[in-house]
Amino acid sequence: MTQTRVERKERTRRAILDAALELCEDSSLVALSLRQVAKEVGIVPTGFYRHFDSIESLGLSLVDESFASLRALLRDVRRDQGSTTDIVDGSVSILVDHVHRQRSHFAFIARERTAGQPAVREAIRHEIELCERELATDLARLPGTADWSPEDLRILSGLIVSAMVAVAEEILAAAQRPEAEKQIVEKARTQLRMVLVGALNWRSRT
Amino acid sequence: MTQTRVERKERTRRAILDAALELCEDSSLVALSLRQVAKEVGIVPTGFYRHFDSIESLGLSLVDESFASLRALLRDVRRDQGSTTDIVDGSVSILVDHVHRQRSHFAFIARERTAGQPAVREAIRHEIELCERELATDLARLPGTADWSPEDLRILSGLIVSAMVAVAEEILAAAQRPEAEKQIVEKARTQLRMVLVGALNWRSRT
DNA sequence: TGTACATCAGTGAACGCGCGTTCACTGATGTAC
DNA sequence: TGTACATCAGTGAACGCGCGTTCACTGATGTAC
Repeated sequence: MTQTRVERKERTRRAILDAALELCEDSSLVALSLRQVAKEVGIVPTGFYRHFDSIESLGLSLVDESFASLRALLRDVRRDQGSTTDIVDGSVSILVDHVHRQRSHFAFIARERTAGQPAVREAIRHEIELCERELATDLARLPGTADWSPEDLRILSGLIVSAMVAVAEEILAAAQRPEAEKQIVEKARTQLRMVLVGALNWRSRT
Repeated sequence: MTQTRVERKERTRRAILDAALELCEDSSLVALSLRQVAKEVGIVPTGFYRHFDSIESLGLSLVDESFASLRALLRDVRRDQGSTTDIVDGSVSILVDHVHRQRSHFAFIARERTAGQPAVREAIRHEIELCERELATDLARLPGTADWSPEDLRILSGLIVSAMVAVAEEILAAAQRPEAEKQIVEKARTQLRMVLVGALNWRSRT
């Protein structure tokens, strides 16, 4: 029976996180009020304080959650590279799939990355840097990068991340327009191939 | 004498635009109140209505202004290509210079692009698409792109724009940290060179 | 199993505050003659 | 040039509203014995 009360509290916490994600979808967390969230969840405003100190601390929880989604994406891309699929086609498909399935998380990152409170922005910047490092170590295993300097691997990784962040944002903006999305996906694949052609013909200066 | 009153009105209008740019620098336009702006300018809240219908219409004016800055950047980059400077070094230097000198405009675009009201977001998306088209026609004049398809030129242009938007955002985030900025600039140059190496070795499928 | 007590998620009234917007106004600047 | 009138950027009081936060509370769930 101990679980019942704990479980119920957890369910309300989840409802608050979900409501906040949904409500700030077309503006920003800084424009969201505690009372709006409470109303959406169906609790009285003061009930919010049983779960979070402030909207900002709720925001930091959302950053954690959202990057859990993003890391799951990177994990899937990495696993896929062992398979027979074309590496570019496979990676882009996985990206698109994740953006659709975790739409609100990706939209949250895209928005708060530039418009959030400083603490939230910094947390996101740090997480993206970690992703770039991870991708750089993956790139080091590709054929043809054996003689690359670590700096150049990081720089290539940054280029790919920038391009894919832009692609994710375009997919979010193209919601409900499948023909536009198809173009974006094709563009993303070609961009990745262009970058890889550049990489294959690149020689690090030592 | 007719000018005096008109000029004074224009000066107040400018003060409102500047105050709004400055005040929303560390959050977003949607989190900005008409009263804050009026207070900063030194007029009474209701005086705001002599110049704008609402914060949203002020936002649309800021989009226009900010893209005037961005087009000036593109113009400078294009003019520079006729000179003897290395095309990559020159373009990146011009980008960095413009971001510093029109800091608040670039920060405004970066923020509102993802976090603004739908109308503002759409206006920005449209302007960026125009920039991509412009850049694509410039790229068509580079040696080696003669046999490229128009689609591939657009795609390459999009890749470069994504990378440079990311670079501009990093420069904004690295304010007051010159050593960090130096690294970002070096990274941007290497990324552009990688992309150009890719482009030079690319063959459009016809 | 039954009882007496503790915990604590959610309640609801109250507060002072900043918000956008209305309205009638003022007084310096501009215009017509 | 001088006068009488029009314009209109900026004023200031007032409004109703939603905000975050405080506080003492309730009553179902959980625990000790």
